[in-house]
Amino acid sequence: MPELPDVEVFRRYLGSTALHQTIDEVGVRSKRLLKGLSERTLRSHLKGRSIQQTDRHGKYLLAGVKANEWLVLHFGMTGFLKYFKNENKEPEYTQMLISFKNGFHLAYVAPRKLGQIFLIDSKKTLIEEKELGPDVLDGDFDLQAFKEALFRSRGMIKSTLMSQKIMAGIGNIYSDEILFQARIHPKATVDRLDRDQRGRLFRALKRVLRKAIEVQADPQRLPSSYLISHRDPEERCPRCKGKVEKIEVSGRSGYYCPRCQSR
DNA sequence: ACATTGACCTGAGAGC
DNA sequence: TGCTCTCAGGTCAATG
Repeated sequence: MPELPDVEVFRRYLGSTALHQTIDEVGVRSKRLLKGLSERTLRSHLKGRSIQQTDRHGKYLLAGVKANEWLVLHFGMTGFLKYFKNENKEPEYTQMLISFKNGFHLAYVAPRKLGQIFLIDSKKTLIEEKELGPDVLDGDFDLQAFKEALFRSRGMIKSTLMSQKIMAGIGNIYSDEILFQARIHPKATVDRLDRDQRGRLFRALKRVLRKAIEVQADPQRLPSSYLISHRDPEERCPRCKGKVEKIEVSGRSGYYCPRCQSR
């Protein structure tokens, strides 16, 4: 679930719910998710404060609690946020619970515990420490920047799109969609892509991610012309009606249309 | 230095 | 029904 569009939806959700609410208590269920800090440290840094602003870089969500102090949330494969009032409405698999003075709670939910929670002084530091590439929806990430990002990569295009060090935000699902719309084979070698293909890829990337955010990252609300709802070998390509194929690329499973995305 | 693979967790769904 | 097996959108460390 949580690729860039999902995390952006979480960010907006946070901004329309918990923003400016005074934090009363913080509880951590799974210490495994805390990176480089204890529950006690986290609590002492959050208690009495409030989330004053939100930000995002790639798949990382930032919640600013004071000058030079941000709570960073990463959602792994299964994480999400839930803001609720009634105590007995606490979601199953809640790993961290922030309770506010107004009686509401913010649950960080992650059934698979693959996420990360930590504190950082700035977005810049986060980018440096995680060695993240540019956020793909940042205004500065234009065609020129995209081409520069591709320049030092010689692997397969699907892996390159998913590399957070090369560019931040794209995961397995959306990489398939972007490649489908650009009509490029997932295993195509980056250094063999011509100028036209790179242009198509860049435009598809921006278009797909913006559209996904527009529909609240709900796959069911994406156009039926998208591959996303046809990710199954039993499904047919929405464009040519040919069979969708499943392949393995760098250990991840990918779906594509062999006819529309020839090598 | 780079690309790829396995490990990390645990639930859901498929197959028997 | 219940058991076992495989797979899952994430990153990270180890390997080639």
